[in-house]
Amino acid sequence: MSISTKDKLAWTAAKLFQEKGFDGVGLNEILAAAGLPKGSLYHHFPNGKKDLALEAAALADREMVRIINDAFASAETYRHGVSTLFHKLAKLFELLGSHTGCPISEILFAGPDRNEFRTRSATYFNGWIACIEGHAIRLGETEAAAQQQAERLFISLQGCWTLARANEDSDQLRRAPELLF
Amino acid sequence: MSISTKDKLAWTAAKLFQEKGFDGVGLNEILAAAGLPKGSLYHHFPNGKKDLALEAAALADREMVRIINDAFASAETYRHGVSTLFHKLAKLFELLGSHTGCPISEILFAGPDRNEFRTRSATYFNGWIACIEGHAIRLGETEAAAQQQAERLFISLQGCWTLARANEDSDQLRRAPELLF
Amino acid sequence: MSISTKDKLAWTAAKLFQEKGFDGVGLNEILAAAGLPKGSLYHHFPNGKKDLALEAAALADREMVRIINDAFASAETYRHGVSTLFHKLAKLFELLGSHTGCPISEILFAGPDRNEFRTRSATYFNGWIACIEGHAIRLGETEAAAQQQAERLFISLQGCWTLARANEDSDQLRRAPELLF
Amino acid sequence: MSISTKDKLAWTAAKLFQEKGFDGVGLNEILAAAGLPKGSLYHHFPNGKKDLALEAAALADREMVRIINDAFASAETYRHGVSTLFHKLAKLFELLGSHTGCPISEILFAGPDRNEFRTRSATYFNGWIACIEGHAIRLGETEAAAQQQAERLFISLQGCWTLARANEDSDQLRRAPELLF
DNA sequence: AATGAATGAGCTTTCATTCAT
DNA sequence: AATGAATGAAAGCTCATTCAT
Repeated sequence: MSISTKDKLAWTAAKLFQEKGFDGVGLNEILAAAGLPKGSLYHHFPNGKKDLALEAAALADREMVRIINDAFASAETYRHGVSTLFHKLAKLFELLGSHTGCPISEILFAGPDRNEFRTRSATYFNGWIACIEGHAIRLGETEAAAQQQAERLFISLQGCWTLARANEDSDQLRRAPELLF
Repeated sequence: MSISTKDKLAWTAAKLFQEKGFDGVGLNEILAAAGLPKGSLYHHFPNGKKDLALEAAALADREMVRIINDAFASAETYRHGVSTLFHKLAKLFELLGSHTGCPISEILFAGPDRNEFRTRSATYFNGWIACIEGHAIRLGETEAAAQQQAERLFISLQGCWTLARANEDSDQLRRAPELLF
Repeated sequence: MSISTKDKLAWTAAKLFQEKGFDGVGLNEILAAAGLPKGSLYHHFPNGKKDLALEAAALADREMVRIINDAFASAETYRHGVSTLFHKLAKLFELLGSHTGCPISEILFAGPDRNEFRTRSATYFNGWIACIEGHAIRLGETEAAAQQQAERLFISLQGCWTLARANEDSDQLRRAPELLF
Repeated sequence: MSISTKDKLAWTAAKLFQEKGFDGVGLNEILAAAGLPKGSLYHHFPNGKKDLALEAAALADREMVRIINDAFASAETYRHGVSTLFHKLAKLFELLGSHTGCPISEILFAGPDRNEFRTRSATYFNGWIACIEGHAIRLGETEAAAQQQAERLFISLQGCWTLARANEDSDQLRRAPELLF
């Protein structure tokens, strides 16, 4: 079973947006990278670039939630989960090329409908935090502590990613657990 | 003595780039916001948008260093300086409009000369860290601890700002000291 | 069946380039003359003005070869062919407006890729000479003489056209056979 | 005694126009090549590019007349003068870089006042022919023959130069005497 | 569902020229 | 006489989108 045209478009878009931002990538570039003809976008994404961006962001969100769950699923302590997560992200960062950014930020902090996009970024980010919080509770933290720890992890993750990107150095992510937790 | 045309351009550009990113702002928009005619850009910035962006980033960097120094100048302990800094940034964030991003990231993680731009972002970011480190040492931290603390502060600052932006809530920055330090 | 958009563009461009040279004609002017909207160029000529110029030059080359062949096809002697050719060119010169130049020179001695363009002009010019040479041989000249005669004809043709253009006088072309052959 | 600013401008312009044509060279490029500041053009050439082009063409015309006179001054026969002239031009062509064109054509077949420019090109070209004619008569040709020979030489010269330019081969000029005379 | 053509607004940049000093 | 600043029209080109088939 081959990947659908729609998915191919969304994945290609996600990758490119992550590298250059929503406004830094043109539809032509996406179509070319996906190897699809010019007219084939508006069938799958009637509202054009906006829809494509939202779908790409949704994809990236699901991927991120999956990574978080993977990291904590096999963890015996919260601290272990944190460590695993950062190492997974460091690998992902290297795989994507060490100049990529957070897909959600790169896509949803721009765009023509700024408010709608930003609101969605908050939804995704808070979803990640809630997800982490769940794992923290499961691993024995109190509710109050779990909430704080989750937010703290999200913040560290974003900040480290930014520094890793500037320095093009995935170790910024690997060193995070001992630096911040 | 009035502000020079070149400075007016750079400041206007810095503000707009911070809101919408390098690729999200057109030169027309910048010129219009600065109240300047179309032709007046390339006299002061011969390489056009690129030069303008670099100058805007330099401006933003100097401003940030100034804010850091201000925050720590009157602090009795490192922890006090951290607290003051986050409160200053929260106010700045509100002043700029709660949807703006880090000017360095927004400008220097994009652009036509990706590598050159990114390298410069590293220089600025590491400059901030070094600046914080200096204050930490001055306020009694050991060198090893100071270096870690400074990096930790930078990471927190970037991460909090991102979350504040998504939620359009400057309190994310105000709550950072107790959450992370 | 109507002429294609691509052909219309190329023909219009050829005509205008011939009058004002590659750098003397803007794309707006070509589009307007062809009665086409602004965006319709890059679909057919992805590399823009460069591609359009190369296509226009190719068109002009084919036209010139056709004229040469026509002139010599019905000629009983080489000398007759020469005479017919100059008369045909004089008429063409009048038809185009007596201020036009050699399309190949006007297009291919300029342009952003100077070397590539100039190389192509050599190909076309030497093609004309080879074409004339073939007719000369067919009409009884020895190979050595034919080669010289062909080059001589090309040179005369270019020189006369230049003088005709300066004086805006097609008779410069009509008088060439007796003056030079 | 150093060359005047005005002359430096005109010579620089002549050289650049010859390479890229009137419309292919911008005033900025000329000023930069001449090492002169931006504002210094309109003092010497109140009508701007037009005046500069006319002066450059006048310069080139005088230079060409000088070369013709030099070639024939020491010639014992008209045929010798022709040969010397072509060899001088071949050297000049190499010196200028084998991609330059006739300065008069390159400057005066373009420009905003097309008619005025073209008329002047005719004046210059016919001046060259008259000049050659004078030498032909002095060297023993009849008046009728001299007029024809002069025009023939001019035509050959223009045609050969064009072919030499396309092939980037100064030998096209050197071979002209035996080919055409 | 799919697609090459068409579209015009907008992009960054360069242009020749004018102005104020 | 000399010059850096200013100017807006126009340059070539890319954009996201719509259309006709």
